[in-house]
Amino acid sequence: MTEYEPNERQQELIDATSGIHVVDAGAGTGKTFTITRRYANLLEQGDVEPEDILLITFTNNAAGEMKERVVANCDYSMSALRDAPINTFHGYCHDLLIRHGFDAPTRLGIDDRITSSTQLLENEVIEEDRFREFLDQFIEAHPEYHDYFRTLNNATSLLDLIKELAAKGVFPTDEGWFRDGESFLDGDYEEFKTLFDEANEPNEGANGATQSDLRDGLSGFERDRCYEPDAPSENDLRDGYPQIDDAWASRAFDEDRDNLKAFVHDVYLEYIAFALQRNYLNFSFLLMFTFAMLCEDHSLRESVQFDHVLVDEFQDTSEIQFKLALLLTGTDNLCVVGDWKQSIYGFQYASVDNIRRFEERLQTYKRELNGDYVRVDFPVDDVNEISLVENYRSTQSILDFSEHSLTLPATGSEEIGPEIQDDITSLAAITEHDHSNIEAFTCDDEQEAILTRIQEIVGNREYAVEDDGELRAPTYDDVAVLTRTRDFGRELQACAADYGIPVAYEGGVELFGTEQSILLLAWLRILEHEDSKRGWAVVLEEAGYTLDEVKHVLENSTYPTGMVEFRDQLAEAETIGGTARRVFDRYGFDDAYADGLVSLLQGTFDSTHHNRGDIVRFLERSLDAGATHEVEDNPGGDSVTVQTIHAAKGLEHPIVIMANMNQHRFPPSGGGADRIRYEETVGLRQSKRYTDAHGRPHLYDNWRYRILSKCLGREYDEERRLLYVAITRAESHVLFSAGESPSPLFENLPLEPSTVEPDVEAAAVGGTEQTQLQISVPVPETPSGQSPHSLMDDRVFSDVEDGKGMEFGTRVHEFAERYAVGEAVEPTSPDERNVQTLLDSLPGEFRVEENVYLPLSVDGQQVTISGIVDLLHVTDDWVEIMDYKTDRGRHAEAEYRKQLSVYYHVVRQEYPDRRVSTSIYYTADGERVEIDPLLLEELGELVDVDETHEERGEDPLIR
DNA sequence: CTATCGTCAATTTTT
DNA sequence: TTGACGATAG
Repeated sequence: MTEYEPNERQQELIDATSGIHVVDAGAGTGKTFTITRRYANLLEQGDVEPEDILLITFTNNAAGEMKERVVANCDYSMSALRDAPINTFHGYCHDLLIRHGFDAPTRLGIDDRITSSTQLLENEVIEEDRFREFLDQFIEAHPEYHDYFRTLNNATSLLDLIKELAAKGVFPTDEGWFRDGESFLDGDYEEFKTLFDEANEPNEGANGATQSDLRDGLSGFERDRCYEPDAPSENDLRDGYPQIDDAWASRAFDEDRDNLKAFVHDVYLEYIAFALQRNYLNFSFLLMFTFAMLCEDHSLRESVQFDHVLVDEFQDTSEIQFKLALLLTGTDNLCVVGDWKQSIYGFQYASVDNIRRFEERLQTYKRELNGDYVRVDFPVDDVNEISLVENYRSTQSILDFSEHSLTLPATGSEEIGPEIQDDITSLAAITEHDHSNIEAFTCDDEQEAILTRIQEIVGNREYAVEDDGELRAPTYDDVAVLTRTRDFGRELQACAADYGIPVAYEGGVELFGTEQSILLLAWLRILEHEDSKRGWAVVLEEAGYTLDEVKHVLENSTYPTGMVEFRDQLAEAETIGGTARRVFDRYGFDDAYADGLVSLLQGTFDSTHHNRGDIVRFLERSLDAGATHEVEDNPGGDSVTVQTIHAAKGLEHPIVIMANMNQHRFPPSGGGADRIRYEETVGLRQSKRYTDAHGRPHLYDNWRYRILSKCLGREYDEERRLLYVAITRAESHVLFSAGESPSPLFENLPLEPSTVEPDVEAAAVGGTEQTQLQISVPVPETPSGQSPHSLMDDRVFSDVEDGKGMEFGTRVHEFAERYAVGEAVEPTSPDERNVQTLLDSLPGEFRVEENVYLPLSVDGQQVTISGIVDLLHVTDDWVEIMDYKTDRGRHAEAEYRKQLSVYYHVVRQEYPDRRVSTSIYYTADGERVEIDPLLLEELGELVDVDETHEERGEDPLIR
């Protein structure tokens, strides 16, 4: 947002220097601009200093940006604001605990202290490891809880439960639960009854009432299930029609959960103690301890309270954060800013009602907090609402259209109540243009369809974008493809790379699944000895050993000398960073993934206790958990952005393609299978119970839970908001795309989808296919006589190959082969057109994809080198060997020369009376380069068959 | 309209 | 392990 004069509503907020304000700041309404202006204005009030204003942001980045923009707007310098409380909740709580909170654990009755050396454990995977460790000893110590452990399917579901409870403000103490925490665990029957009645409401059929959703949902109540003996039969339960009997509401809700609560309590409390003992805190405990401290220490609370509190992105705050904000607010100068329509972090315990029902919650929380002592010492009944409605980003058509997304049914049967519509504050576009195309398209091959559409859009004035008020034709840079799930974006990126379409994936990458990480893990395992065979298997396979050979090497522990030498070198590296670097250097990895891994590992494992076993476990678990990590991998230049909707939040793009709106994908299917879970209205529940009812111990299904869960149903509101966020990223045009089976969200869009014929033009970017040249040496001791190995030095390809070009290269080769044998194929890329031109210009006959074998005698060993010739062009007196290369550069020519020399000698034997020549045909620019072949003896010298290889079955190499 | 079965695929990510 | 959906038979 450029620093223009504020509009009327913005000015109102800037001038509102006192009182309670809830700001509905819709997408693109200049929220940050207004907040920073307001902050600057507060400072101009004379008696207000930066330390009097708490400004809370969602991310650290946002905090930094706020500071910069405040500096630009007021007389304070960056250094003067360095210590100003402009921070995230976590950041601020961390500071507070360090300053005042060493004895905070005693507030929960825990006899331990936070110290200045207590670490914040940021990495989830490592925390899960610690939690497992904790749980193992907890199980040992608590045989009375064994039945609960038998119901768990994984340990981390308990950790998640703890974090969820912490986010809702439910903490354990040595004597029970902190303040009124226990009431949360019990749930709220009245609230539940409302949901029950709603689900049990009869539906309207053509002639009269039909059964309620609840009755319908409970059909098959007993199918594939085993309940305890007190469960009703399906006939009992569904006796009534069209509704089930009201009495089932309380019968299902009332359950003796004292033991369950005790179990969760003890795990929770002892885990907190365990963490303190191990000198760490997680993010949840940071807020928990701060809250407990501020609640109980009245003088401290009063001493740290602020005159002004300003919370940004309020739709992403959790309940504990709302309460923290109240405890930190000393006067009634509280301002929260956000947009409920963009609340998409529910899975991180954000509570959209914090902003949607702000006033209601404010009063409830004040009552709760003031139950035994006046903690919130200001009136909360005068709340001023300000709506920012002028949108500086999108056209009016897009803004109007975006509202549909919030009321689209997300399943075939879902119905949406009208109350959503009433909560929407419509936005007004500022731009004078309204040239938007809003389209939907489908195609069975969605990836290709999207790429086709992108090519149609780029350079097309029909899709003009606004630039400084003027319209111009779009470039790749203007297009963003947004997806609900990460995997689709990654696939699209790979697909685009095949066609050479410039695409930049932005956001978290599964760093631990990369080849880099897997090889590093393998070498670390080799160093660790414990799992060294698994490591060797990976390393050997990577080097081109066949499965049989790998088996042979592992059985006899006859590892190749070169590799053993490397292992010994590697063992000398002192830090994990150094180890990783050496591994990556060996394989020629010099990319963003390698860098990302090095910095992540260095940051996670300090060099002081560099324990390789820990690191191996960390890599294994991270791979397992599919952990992601942000990697700087922007190719730069003009390229399409691909990212998840979450990653796109807060950003804007001239053209947005909302992709992958398919069944099970958006909204995604499936949900938590956690056996012990917490739900707002019904409290703490377990879906299965381990008991010995029916005379035999078994994991029985909990019939009450089954009824309750049918009443809770699944919420799709957040999915709709995600779609809303995606649409409102767009400045000029929005397109929606789906594949074979579009989701209801797509089908219900008020648009007529078109069908796209995929027709992607390949851009002229080539890669290198792996050479086909192989060499085999009869090795007496290996079970299989044949052992194919790569002959050439792969490292020369590493900088051009990097996984992208291979498929493209294969495609060009395939085209060439089929065209040469006279099939009716059309070229689909400039490279293929060049091949066509070449073949058309050659007068002779073609032989394609010929296998050749060249027996050589080296050091008394019989060696056979084999390979595949792309093209033999045969005339009466001349045979030309042609090899297609899709590289753009020429740097690998020396390696190719070896390959072509092998072909040369084979072909010469076959055509002794004709002239034989060899050349490389570079398909990218159509250049034919003749190659002078090596002599047979020279080739022989390159093949290295010494005794070690013979014994150990290692690659013979051409050096 | 209702009952029942088989099939399909299963997130998002900051602190 | 779950829920949504389609097919199919009453």
